[in-house]
Amino acid sequence: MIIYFTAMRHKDELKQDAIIEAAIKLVNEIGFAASSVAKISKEANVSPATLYIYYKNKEDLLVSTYVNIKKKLSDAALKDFDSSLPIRDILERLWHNMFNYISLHREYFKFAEQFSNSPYNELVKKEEVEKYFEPMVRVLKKGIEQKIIKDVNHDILAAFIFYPIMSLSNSRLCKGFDNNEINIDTAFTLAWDAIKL
Amino acid sequence: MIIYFTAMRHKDELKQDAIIEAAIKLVNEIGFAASSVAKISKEANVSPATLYIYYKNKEDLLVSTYVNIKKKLSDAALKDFDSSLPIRDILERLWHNMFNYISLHREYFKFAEQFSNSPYNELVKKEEVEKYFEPMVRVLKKGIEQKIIKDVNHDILAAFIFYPIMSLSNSRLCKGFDNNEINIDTAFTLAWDAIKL
Amino acid sequence: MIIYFTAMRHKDELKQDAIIEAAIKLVNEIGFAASSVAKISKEANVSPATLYIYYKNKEDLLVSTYVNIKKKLSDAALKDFDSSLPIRDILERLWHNMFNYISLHREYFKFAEQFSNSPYNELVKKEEVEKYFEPMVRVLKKGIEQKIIKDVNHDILAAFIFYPIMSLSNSRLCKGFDNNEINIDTAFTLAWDAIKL
Amino acid sequence: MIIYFTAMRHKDELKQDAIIEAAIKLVNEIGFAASSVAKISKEANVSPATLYIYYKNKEDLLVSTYVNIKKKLSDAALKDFDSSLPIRDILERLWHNMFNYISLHREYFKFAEQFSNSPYNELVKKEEVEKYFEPMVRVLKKGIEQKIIKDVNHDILAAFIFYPIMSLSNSRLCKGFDNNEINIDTAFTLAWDAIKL
DNA sequence: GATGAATGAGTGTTCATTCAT
DNA sequence: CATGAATGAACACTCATTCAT
Repeated sequence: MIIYFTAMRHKDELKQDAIIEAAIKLVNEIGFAASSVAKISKEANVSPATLYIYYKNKEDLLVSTYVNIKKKLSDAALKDFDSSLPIRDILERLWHNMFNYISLHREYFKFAEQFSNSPYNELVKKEEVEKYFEPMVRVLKKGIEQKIIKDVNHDILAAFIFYPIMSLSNSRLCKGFDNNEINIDTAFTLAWDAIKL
Repeated sequence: MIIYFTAMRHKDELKQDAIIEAAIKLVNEIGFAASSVAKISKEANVSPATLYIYYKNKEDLLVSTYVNIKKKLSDAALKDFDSSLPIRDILERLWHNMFNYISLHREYFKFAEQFSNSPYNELVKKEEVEKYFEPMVRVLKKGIEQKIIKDVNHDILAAFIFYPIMSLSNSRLCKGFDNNEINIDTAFTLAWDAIKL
Repeated sequence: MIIYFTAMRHKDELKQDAIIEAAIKLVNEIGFAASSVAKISKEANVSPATLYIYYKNKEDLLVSTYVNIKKKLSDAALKDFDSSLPIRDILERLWHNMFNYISLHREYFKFAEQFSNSPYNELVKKEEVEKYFEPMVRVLKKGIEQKIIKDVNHDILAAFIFYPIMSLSNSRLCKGFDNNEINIDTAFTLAWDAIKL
Repeated sequence: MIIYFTAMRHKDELKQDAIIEAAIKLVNEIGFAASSVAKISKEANVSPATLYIYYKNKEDLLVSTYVNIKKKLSDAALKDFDSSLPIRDILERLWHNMFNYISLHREYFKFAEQFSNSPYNELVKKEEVEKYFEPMVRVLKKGIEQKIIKDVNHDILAAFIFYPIMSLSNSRLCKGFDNNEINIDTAFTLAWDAIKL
């Protein structure tokens, strides 16, 4: 039987968090290639060796960080999820939640973008991430059944209802897009027009 | 036409091409971070030193390759560009051209995705790339003036008329999307519904 | 005394010494230009990476080594320094001490000669080296005040009382000079005749 | 039979000179180690390959340059050499000639200092250089025979009559020494006092 | 658990030299 | 004679990881 003293557990998690935050910060600032274990551990104020207590290796750290971010994003998106609302309202709420979360955590999102466009992405167990977004998929399916949403391939729907969020949130791509409520509303209108029957 | 007045060996375009292709191939297979100069030059069957005859450094090689790809993509998109056609037809043709080009040159596109999500992207002179896509921007503007297209921020329009192409072409993201004519047509319908008034 | 509060491996002074000795040996044998980090670390039986634990970079290693040698030389020269002796005796003792030290540590001296004639020399903080030789400067000044030594520019005096030691000790230059007591005495007579009033 | 048209010969020598001057300049500015063939040839405005027409290899270039400089220095020193003058006057004239030449050609001298303190120096055929300084040696010998100069080892005499010139001319060592006629005269007095009987 | 020392293998880049023209 | 292209080997330096403490 293992007994954790609160203080110890606390300390551990602080360190683990520090490492993750350091990784995200560095990847965003200097990129994947340049973010070495030495630099990450220095940024987190721990020894390189310490990093290997919490993660099997560098790959493990990066993949964990990514999954972590994805989970947080889905949590935020599904906050106040209410399947009894009209489909459009559900999606609008999701849309706003995601925008809010992303704009509050740009650095998480930038990391995820880099990660998901690198071969590291192949190392993520797909189901583990997809399960977080399961409820959204179900909404779309219901919409199709109710003849409210176009009956087209799921990826196509996603490309118009979720992916534009990424695109618009990406400051690299959209320097001219001001991330305010009105613009976000406007954008949702387009998204809805795209998928609605 | 190049005229050499003095005797010397000429730069070998085959070699330069081999280096670019090697870079693209490797970045796609093992990722940006792992694509070292040594590996790229080995893949291209040249000495690492040779690479530095054609490019100032690694960064220069990668940026050049990216700009090159972007140019080719815009050339392909604007093939048969005819501003006298109806707006919808112009965009539909652009849409198909881009899909065709991307599906024929997945490697180019995958490279570009990785590149544009890495810090290397900041090194690209934005105007140099944007000028290629100038004609498309003008079409959208005309559509707005003619009250055919919604009068919203340009970035929002782009997020629904261009960015979904990227998303749908990205096999990492859309494993379930079959890149055939029918699907592409369907997707365009959604895009058009999104932006049309 | 160093107290370590946390568990860790200590820096190994033996290793640091081995690196310095290897650098000196190699610079003497194959010259500054050819003494690469790889060769130095191999000679010292450590990994090239280890060298960078002890020194910021190659330059740091070489400069540190040089300053180190200069310090040792001045320590040796000033051994038994007694300002109450007659000026001539003080200088004679300095002269002998330096000759003795140099002839016992030819490698150090040869390294210093190469170093001080290379652009690396500009990287040495001048005061750091000059402070070691401060007492000798004071002796010359006192000699001038007492009308025992010619009242001429300090550099000129140094060129006759210190620099000939370098010249005579340099086996490259003086293959015919046997470094024995009689010769050293003789040489000092000339030095003294040069500077005395 | 080979016929050289004047123009051709001229051109050759210009190039050869340009290479030597470039080598000297670069060695002085960035040091022996950093002076690569590529940089030297670029500085001389020729192709790296051209350098190998005039010199067997890099070593050959550097050694030739050094011997060249030494020859020029001895030519300058022995200008107006008149063995019928009193010994002191001969040496004084030599002394002034050398100082003048060195102060007019600091860069040659700096190169020579670096070179002679590097292992490259071993590659110089000693006789080739020493023969240039033969007349000076003969003067010293005559002085000893005539009981004007101390009868001590030749290297010791050289260390006081020639080497101080190097020391005083070396701006790295003697920042406080102003290279004017009065100072040079003063310095010669010390040199003469050192060696005279 | 946590550390800084230690490292072989690798990084991007430049080297001295040769080659075809 | 003169060139710029071409290169394997070397350069200074950093990497991800392991080790003893």
